[in-house]
Amino acid sequence: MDTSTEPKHALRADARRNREKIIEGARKVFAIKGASAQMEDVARVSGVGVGTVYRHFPTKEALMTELVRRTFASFIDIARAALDREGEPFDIFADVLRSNLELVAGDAAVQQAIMGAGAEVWEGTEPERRQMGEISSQLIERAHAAGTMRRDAGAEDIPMLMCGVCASMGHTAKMFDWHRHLELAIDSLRVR
Amino acid sequence: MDTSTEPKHALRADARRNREKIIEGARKVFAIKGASAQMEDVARVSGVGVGTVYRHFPTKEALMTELVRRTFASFIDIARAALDREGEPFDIFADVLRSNLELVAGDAAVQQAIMGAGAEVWEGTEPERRQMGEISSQLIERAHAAGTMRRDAGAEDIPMLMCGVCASMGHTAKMFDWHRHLELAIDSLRVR
DNA sequence: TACGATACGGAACTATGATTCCGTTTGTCA
DNA sequence: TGACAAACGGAATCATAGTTCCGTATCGTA
Repeated sequence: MDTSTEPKHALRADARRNREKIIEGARKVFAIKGASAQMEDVARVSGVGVGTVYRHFPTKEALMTELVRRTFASFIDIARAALDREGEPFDIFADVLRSNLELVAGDAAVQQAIMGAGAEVWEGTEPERRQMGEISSQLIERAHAAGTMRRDAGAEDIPMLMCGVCASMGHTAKMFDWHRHLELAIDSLRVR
Repeated sequence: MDTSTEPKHALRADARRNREKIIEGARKVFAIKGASAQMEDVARVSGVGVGTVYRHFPTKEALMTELVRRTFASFIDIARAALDREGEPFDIFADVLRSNLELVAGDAAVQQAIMGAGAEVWEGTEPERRQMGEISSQLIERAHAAGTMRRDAGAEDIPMLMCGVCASMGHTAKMFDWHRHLELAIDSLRVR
């Protein structure tokens, strides 16, 4: 499933190639510097001029939105795959969280997006977030049925807890162990 | 206890008055807009000119550091008061967390500081954070002795969990309930 | 009150970084 | 292969916001 914003008309071969180079380059740059990365950097790392970046993405925000959208799409893939898995429902759900956050760990821009920095990126990824929420709900429902997840825990808690763990990842001082934070968050969802 | 950076020589009466006005004004402005507040705004709200703001604080970062330092000092006061309180140690500790975060809830700049945005503010408040850590340790030790806090929980988990709750507070979309996040975090520290 | 030291205000300066513009180059198609 | 649309590069532009500067005003003291 691909919800990305494709250009209206067919792209020329070089343009298609450049578009990919830009997305790859932008991923690298934004992953390291987060939203404070500069468009000049994106252009340099991608091996194109700034003008070319702007030909493909009207604003920096639009470019970031596309990148985040793709990562959120991966979340969905991971969660969907978990729906078919056999095993203890709570553990399956916890593993989805672990996989998704592992994916986020190397990408400062995605961390910031999850933390809700930048209204445009947040709103621009609404469809992906909604879908992710639906799948979460199913996985959580199973854990409730199994009696292994605390009664009052719901799908709406998940983005909030992920947001918290992302904050630990992004902390300037490298003093926080986000794996630890995540395990505490998971434990807080267990039935007591 | 006041660790603040006082000016070296005695201030003239008007200067002393302005210094207070600036700190009050800056608190309001940074509380609402966080680090992205502008020095011009601070000056206007404080009722002084920008030049005057810079006479008292050499940089925006320095001003923010002073504000955050003061809030952290309040944390310490609250925690210290808890040392003398009678009752179940875990609950006493949890209440310190609740009080401190309530204090933070209205102040975006402090939230960002706890989340480690801005290296200078982080480093500039090291003494306060260390002190807070020491008092935390004592409260936690008591809860361990009482057997109500999980064995592997330590003082180093606290700033991390607070950081997570602050991320919920600061989220663009008002969709997260930080009180809920905090209670989950507290529960994750309870002995199982 | 008069004077020198302090402090004030805010216009001007500067740096940074997003975005635009346009002359040049390249792909596509007849 | 020639023509033209599509795409490119990057210098120039524009906006924002932190910081500096300096002429003026005020405080404290003799």
